[in-house]
Amino acid sequence: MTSLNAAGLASIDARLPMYRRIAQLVERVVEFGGLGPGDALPPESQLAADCGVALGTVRRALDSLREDGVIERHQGRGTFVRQPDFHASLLRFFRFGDGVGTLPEGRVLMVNRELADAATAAVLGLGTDSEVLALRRVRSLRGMPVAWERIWLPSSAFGVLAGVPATDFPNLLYPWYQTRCGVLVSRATEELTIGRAEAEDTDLLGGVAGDPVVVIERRATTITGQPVERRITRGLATTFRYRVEIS
Amino acid sequence: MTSLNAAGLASIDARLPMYRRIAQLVERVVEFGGLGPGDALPPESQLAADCGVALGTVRRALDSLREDGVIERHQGRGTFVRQPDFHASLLRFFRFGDGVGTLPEGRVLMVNRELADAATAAVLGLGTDSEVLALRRVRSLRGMPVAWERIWLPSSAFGVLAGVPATDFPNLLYPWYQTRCGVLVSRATEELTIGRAEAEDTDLLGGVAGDPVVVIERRATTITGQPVERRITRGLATTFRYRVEIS
DNA sequence: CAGTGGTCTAGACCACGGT
DNA sequence: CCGTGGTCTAGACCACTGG
Repeated sequence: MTSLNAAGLASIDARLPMYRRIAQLVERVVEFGGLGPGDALPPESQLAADCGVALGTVRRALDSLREDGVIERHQGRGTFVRQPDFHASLLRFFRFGDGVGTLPEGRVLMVNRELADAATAAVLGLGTDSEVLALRRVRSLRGMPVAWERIWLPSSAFGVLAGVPATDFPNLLYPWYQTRCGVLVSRATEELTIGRAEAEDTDLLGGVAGDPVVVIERRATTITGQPVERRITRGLATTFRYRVEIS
Repeated sequence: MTSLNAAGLASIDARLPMYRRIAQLVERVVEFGGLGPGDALPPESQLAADCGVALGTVRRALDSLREDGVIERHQGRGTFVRQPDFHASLLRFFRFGDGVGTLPEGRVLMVNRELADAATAAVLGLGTDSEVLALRRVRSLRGMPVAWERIWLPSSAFGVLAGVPATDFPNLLYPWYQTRCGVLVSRATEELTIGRAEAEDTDLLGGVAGDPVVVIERRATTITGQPVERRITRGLATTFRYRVEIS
């Protein structure tokens, strides 16, 4: 059991600077369920006392966690574990009419047990012949389908979901993963490429075969990088506009 | 003349926290030429003394500047103004063979004086009937053209370049803008959409009409947000793969 | 070796939120 | 009003770089 005090700190690589160790300790407590999204952390002063360090050191640790999107801080109220909202997700850049920046709603069509193909097994860190849960899902903005996706989850952690009818899957999956399976998705990488529409795309999204299609592959992990989900989303390219600030 | 001491600080909004004021002071000194890319800042201790603040306050200002990509810090060596490398630019995600992550080389084909169209005038913050410099450029990876672009610059600052033959334009334009015209490009926003190849695209890049095309519009500014350049890049979608980390 | 940035301490006072 | 996080100070010692 990891706790937010000097005892918990002892289990972390002592070569790291103290502020890194404290940040990592908080991450572990979140990963292993000691604290969940929305929960308040102890006040800085108490953290400093419990860990036996100065206030400034705790503040530095918390500042770095805020930059990483792990916590939120509110002057006068406290520090809270953040509900990851994946605000940077490429999926926010599908648009329909003026619906820019809003996440398309999801509706699950199908859920199956399967043997993982090689690519999925590699992404999820599974051995060959491992079983996975495979979902198929349509995402819509104001009722118009803009994308569809395939999702793979390791059966080991998500087997419980195999018996759930597709219509009972909620719009937001990640909070549900946490309450149903105790798995907190905190980070992900997404990769965007461009392809052309095939029969499955036009069936679900409209358009004609050969139209440009945006393909987004997401690999989601826990806060410490443990793979949790593989997802491939395909949407019509005309509904996509992505913006980035650089320096 | 802005200088890195208490006198320079006096000209900045006193309602800001001191560490913000110091960061802004450094930005001004960079923008107005007091320091350029590669130049060393004074040591933290001297900055603290000159500005009449504690070392920790200076460190906090410099840390925030480093996060914004304005400076680099090297333990034991010093703090230096960073040469912006636009490592997050979408242009890095064109690939040919295994050339992932490398910036395509650029060769200018044409340079012209023109009247700014409405969109360009708006982006550059110019009045109607303003003159701009218009460039056309091909970008290649290992000799293979992967994209081409149109570039617009306000004649007011860049008029000098009108007389330069296209073949004399260097591969990297931004350092050249600085030495030739005294304009330092520090930030930009880029917007990605997807279109289909027209005659101009296939002439320069190959492929056939109707192929998916990546369209990137860049708006580049100085460190303080003054618009400097508008650029539209078009490349074949098959050579494009973009990756992002989210949380 | 001298000088730089990196880490850490132990305080102080201020701004804000909720009771 | 009290408790929270936000800003700032004035030191200390360490780790790294370069001559």
